[in-house]
Amino acid sequence: MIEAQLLRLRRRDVVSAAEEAALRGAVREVREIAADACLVREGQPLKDSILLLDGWLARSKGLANGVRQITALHICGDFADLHGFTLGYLDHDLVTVAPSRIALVPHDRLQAITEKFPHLGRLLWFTTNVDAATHREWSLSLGRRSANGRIAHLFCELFVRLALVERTRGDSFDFPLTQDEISCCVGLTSVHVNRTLQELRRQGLIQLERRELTILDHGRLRQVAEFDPAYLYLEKRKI
Amino acid sequence: MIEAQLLRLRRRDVVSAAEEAALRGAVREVREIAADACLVREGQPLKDSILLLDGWLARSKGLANGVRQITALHICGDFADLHGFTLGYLDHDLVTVAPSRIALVPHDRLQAITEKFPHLGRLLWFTTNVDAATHREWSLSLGRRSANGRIAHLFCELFVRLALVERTRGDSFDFPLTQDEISCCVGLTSVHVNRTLQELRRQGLIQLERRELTILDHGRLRQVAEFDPAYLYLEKRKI
DNA sequence: CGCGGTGTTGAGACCTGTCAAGACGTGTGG
DNA sequence: CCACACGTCTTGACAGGTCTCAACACCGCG
Repeated sequence: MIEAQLLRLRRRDVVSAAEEAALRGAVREVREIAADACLVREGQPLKDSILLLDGWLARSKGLANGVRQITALHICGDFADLHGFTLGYLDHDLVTVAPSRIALVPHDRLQAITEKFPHLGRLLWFTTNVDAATHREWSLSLGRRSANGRIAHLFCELFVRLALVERTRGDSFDFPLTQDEISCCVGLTSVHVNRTLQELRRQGLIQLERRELTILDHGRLRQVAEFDPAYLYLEKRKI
Repeated sequence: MIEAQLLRLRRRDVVSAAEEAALRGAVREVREIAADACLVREGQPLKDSILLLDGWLARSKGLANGVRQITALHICGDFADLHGFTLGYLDHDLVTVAPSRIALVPHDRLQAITEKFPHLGRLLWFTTNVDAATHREWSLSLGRRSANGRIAHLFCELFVRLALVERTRGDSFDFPLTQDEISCCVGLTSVHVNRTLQELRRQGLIQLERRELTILDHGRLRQVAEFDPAYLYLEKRKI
């Protein structure tokens, strides 16, 4: 059930049988959620964190004029609002961008993990730090990359992350986001995203139709994006 | 010595005498560093984390064409690269933007804290999560706020954070960044930052000269910025 | 006193946004 | 099965914010 999460953790460090049991035992409940639902609203007091078993979630922040910015995307295996454990409430909405299956993990069980399984606690801390590193890479995109680069970079990142949890098929993967949602990730308008996608297609870098994305030329796409997966911290380590 | 860090933690939660002693005992060495030095280079393996006792640091990422993006600013009391503890290396450079005094905290002593003082460990985890929340707010700026809004928001944030560690004088504080460095924070060019600053001055919102920033009208500056300090998690809590 | 970094200003180019309309496609109800 | 409606994608014309390039002013410091 939480196999993808374990897969992700075990790519980075050893997870003992006892730690695995603690993590499995921490799940309180599993739920299915439709697309375009709001799981957690900004500021709402929290007692659980959400582990994404399948589907896509987004962290979304808005401005008064209604314009939104997606600050992170979550895929299967991600602990979508683990930071809510120490923060107590979120500074963003947590919404589904595709039908999803989630597991609820009570904060008191997370606290128990930090007390009884400090190594597992550090590993969870590590994952929130990777989230932050990803935020920084997105900041670099938003602040300095061209429209082409931003979208190319998003696609490169998602390919690597999905491959990590075995959700790619060759050079393709399911990609549920509308062009409007992409625009909220990369800080552009949907009209400009549309034109940029056409440009990437024209250059033979990607194919995107019927919610399936295919990367036709990884090398050149990474070049356009200046993509370097170091910020995803994929190596084995001892935390 | 680490008084500012303790001040910051105690505004959020109780820190026991034993925890305070553990934190003080974790410092290995104190150093003075000049401005515009590189403390940690991207990718460099780390054995210590840096606690900023005084001065200003920046997390800086670059693209191939030399353009840079500052993804975070650190002031006195900040644990500038605490995330390096679980990550092992940084995805960005850590540089001084003003003369600074830093304390080095070995990672093995941080690990010991997570084992012997789990509550203090969670509190440190909390601070990295606030860093991440700040990244998200910057993403919102970079992606969706106007030039005026971005710079106004930066000033509002810094005022609140500096006030927390008692580094403001009335409505003023020392602000060492050049316009070029501001431009690297807000994802604009220094020319445009110059024009935007003039606009903010013309509107009577701020004064900025001789490296001192004065906020002349907090209400209107916050309005321009759409600033809401909730993302800084300033309330008392029990972690 | 001169130098280098920083701040300021102007003109023009360019990227991205805005507004608006129409095409496409898929699901629903008649 | 068809008609319709709604969301999404696409396209065009134009506006506007930001960038680029360049020159000059200012100022602290050696």
